[in-house]
Amino acid sequence: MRDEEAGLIFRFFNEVGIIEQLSRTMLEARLPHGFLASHFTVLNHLTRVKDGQTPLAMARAFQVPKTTLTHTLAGLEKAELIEMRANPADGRSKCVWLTEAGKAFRQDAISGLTSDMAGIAEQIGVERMADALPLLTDIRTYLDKARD
Amino acid sequence: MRDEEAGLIFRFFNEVGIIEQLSRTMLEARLPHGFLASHFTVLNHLTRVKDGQTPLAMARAFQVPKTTLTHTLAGLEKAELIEMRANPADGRSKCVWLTEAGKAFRQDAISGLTSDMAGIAEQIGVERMADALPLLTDIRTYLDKARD
DNA sequence: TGACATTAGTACGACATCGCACTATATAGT
DNA sequence: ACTATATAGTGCGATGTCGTACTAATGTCA
Repeated sequence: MRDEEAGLIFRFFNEVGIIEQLSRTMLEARLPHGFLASHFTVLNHLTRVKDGQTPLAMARAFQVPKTTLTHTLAGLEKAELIEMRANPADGRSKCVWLTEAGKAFRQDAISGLTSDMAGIAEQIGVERMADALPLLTDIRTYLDKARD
Repeated sequence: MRDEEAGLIFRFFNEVGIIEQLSRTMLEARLPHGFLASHFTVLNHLTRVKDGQTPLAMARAFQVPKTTLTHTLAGLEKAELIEMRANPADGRSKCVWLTEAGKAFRQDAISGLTSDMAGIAEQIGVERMADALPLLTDIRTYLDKARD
């Protein structure tokens, strides 16, 4: 493969890394003190996808080690934004449920982000991002499969 | 702004976050034990852009706190992949220079990554990534300016 | 020039991430 | 049913990240 192509792929992932950092900082600025993007991500996932998932299923969805998720969930449970219940279908496992406070927490965070989102929509254009989304999904899917 | 648009922007940054995680893991699998993506990123930047930059300039380029970079540079210096010298133009500051070992380290890492890159190029297509790169750069630039 | 504000880098502490090892439960093979 | 293997979750330790506070050097403005 040509150096030019390799360099382009490098720059692509480089930009992705910086955007991840900046967008995470932007999100965390809208969260109450002591909460991180990882907490929001869990609440958002439980809302968007479904309640009652197991920690391991979520760890796979986020591509993080399960020990990392244990820690994140402990923080959310302590703040009473989620509840951990036994999994009736598997004694080893647990299910994670949102509390009312957890739902409200997520909604508040999203409300606080609307001005940020509006700025992005105006300056970048939602359509351009929508056009690029399938590419990102393809790359994510490929990288996920490639890691054996 | 419509919920649909906000949701799309959310999904965009969500994919970016997961890709960052997966690509970092892929890179770190190709580095000698004990070295992280942050180390490679510094060596790569010094090679691609220029030697002799100050730590602060690099922290800004990567959008990380300067304390984080201090730690990363300490690791690289201990491994003798970089040299820190006084900045003749500013007594408070230092300049970071690659050593021969540092240049070789980077080249080895890149060599190890070629098969990964080839897989991406084949499965995703370099052209699609090239087409999306300007969008990523625009988003990165906007987020950088928006954080005041 | 002198007083004050600003900036580069670092020491330190708090905490998030993550690998390893362990327990409890479930599954497979006989 | 019994044994061996695999899986879900967690405790613990190591280390990376980053905020705060500090020192040294520079810039500013009267």
